[in-house]
Amino acid sequence: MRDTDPSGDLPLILLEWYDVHARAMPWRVPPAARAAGVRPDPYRIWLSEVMLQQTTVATVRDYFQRFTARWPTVADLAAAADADVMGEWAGLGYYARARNLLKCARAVVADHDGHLPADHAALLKLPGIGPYTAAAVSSIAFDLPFTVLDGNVERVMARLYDIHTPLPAAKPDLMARAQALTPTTRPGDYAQAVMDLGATICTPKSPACGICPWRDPCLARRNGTAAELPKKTPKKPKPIRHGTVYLGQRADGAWLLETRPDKGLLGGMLGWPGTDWIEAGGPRPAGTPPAPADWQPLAGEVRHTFTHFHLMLTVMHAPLPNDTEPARGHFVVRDDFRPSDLPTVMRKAYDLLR
DNA sequence: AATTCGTGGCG
DNA sequence: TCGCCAAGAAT
Repeated sequence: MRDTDPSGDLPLILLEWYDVHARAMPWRVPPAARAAGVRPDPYRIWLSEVMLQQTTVATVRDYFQRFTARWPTVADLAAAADADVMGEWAGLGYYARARNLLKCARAVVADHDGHLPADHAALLKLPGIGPYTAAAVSSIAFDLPFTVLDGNVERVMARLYDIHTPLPAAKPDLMARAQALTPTTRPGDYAQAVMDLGATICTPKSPACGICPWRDPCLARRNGTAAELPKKTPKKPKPIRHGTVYLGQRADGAWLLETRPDKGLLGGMLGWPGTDWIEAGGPRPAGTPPAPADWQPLAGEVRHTFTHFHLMLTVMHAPLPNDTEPARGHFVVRDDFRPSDLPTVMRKAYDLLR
């Protein structure tokens, strides 16, 4: 608890640092404006938090601007076509987030009168909102005293208390430390302040301890262990998988594409028809093209790395007759085809052809 | 509880 | 070139 903290009022020290050094973001209300009574839009906070899951602020900015320009409210997003939302999300990764985003928007309209509930338990029940996002929306959007525990906070707590237990085993301990520090005044600003500290000062490599507002109480700095924390359990090596995709174009310019099933890798996204992606060594599945044609391999290969495997993709190309009846997929007419609707690996295959 | 799920930037 | 890392959730 804070009354056993020998180093003074840590939350207050951090809030005073945040008042000066808060990063500006399109969804964020700066601390001075917040103090003057301006409240953040819960829709924008929720949307930004979902986009920011495992994704950098720099990457999220443009996606956030496009989403909010196209769908300014939860109700607008709930009314959107699935394909439009998936296309707008293309390139951002972790596509289950986009599917759950739509489910969540529709649930908010159906069950919460079109407003994100100012209720931590109710937020947790919504699709795509887990422990972190529920706490982030509760604190940042509604200024409720919930504790966010993201990668930044884990790192800051591990260093502040010099905790050497590797992640993820250390999470309960780190959460308890973070909760003990969370103030009941300005919890929203405090949540953003800890994450800003982790993102700008208490960084993974070469932390800027000399200018850290918590440099005096930080045990890892005192012990010289800051740069090696938090410890993490080693990761497994990524296997290499191989596959083939088929880029077919009709004489009228239409492309043969398919919408991938909602479950699994790139679920719900537009992509080129192709084989399964499997590790070399076993029997390669016979490449079954989506339509009979004079398929020719393109020079070069697409190399792409997913979270848990490397992919080597062979790209086949063929012109198709205008009366082609594909065994798989559907044609997208030339004017409706935007490469930016494709997930990155599929766009790479298209780029190989251009 | 361990896996699955993207992508781009960085050293 | 390559592993690490980024405001995690779902199963």
